[in-house]
Amino acid sequence: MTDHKDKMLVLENFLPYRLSYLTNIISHQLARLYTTQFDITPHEWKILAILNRYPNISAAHAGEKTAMDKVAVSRAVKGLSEKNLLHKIFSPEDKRRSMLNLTGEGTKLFHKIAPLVTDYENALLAILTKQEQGQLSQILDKLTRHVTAVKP
Amino acid sequence: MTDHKDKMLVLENFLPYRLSYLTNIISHQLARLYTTQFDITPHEWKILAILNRYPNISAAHAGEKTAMDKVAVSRAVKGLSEKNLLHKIFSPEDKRRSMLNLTGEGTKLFHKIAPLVTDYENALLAILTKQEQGQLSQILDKLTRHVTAVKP
DNA sequence: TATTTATAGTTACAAATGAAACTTATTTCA
DNA sequence: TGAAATAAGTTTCATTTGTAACTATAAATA
Repeated sequence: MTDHKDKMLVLENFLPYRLSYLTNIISHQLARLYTTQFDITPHEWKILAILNRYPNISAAHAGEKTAMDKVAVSRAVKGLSEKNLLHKIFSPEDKRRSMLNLTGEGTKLFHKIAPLVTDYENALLAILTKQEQGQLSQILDKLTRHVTAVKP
Repeated sequence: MTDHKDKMLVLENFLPYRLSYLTNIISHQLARLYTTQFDITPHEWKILAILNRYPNISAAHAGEKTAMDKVAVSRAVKGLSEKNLLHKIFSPEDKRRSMLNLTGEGTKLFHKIAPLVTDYENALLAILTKQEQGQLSQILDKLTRHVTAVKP
């Protein structure tokens, strides 16, 4: 007759906890793939990847695409630039807006790292059936849409 | 005839990225539920929750249960202790091992915060069908087991 | 038993992160 | 126009976090 409707909070079953537990491990393992071999931070890697995909975008735009805040982007850009992996100019039309592009070296580094991380992703996906892969994708979309919907 | 088998890495479709994007948002929203109203950090909240569930465990044990490293646990314990939310003694048998318990105040605070975070979880789950909830749970288990399996 | 190895927890220092203030450039609109 | 508001990006400072070194105790072993 104790704990009648106490709906005890059990960390191990708590969805946000389970998600963050898994995600933290994945992020660490993924980072280790390139931080050990190459002198590049996770933030820098994100910018490298997004600029390979979308050349010539601004820092703000890169931030949107990667969900990084502008300070993090600024620092990553600076780091990449100092390593000659990225070239930054400001737009002649709007001298506030940056135009970011990978250098040849930056592109080369991207193509060294990309297979490592896609291999890692494939190993993850291989754990799941095709069906589960689809389910996960759909569920992530649903949840992401929900949590990003602006709250009053 | 270009990019024949280039399996381009597209951040937006990349599972680890999608996971971390979602998880970061959830973690932030969740933290906001208690950090604004109560003077408690996310680490402290985890320890509070695990001690409510498993009273009298050691710091090391609490760390295992929460996937926090021992430094983070030590700091959270210190913080909670300074706020009189937690009581720490060392075991008489093994004077290295701590025995942690919530104080009455700590327990009271837990019961104030718990419904806020479970409500948040329920709102998340409500987005999914019962079926999807089961699928997600199973998928998280599979992936977590995989990534935590020791690698040579 | 004396020495070493291992364990629990803390402390200290360095690196990463986040929030706010700041600079420069552009837009708005009174 | 020109003052005020907005926007992009950077810098600064405080906080958080992570790694390594350290202390104290207990266990292993020679």
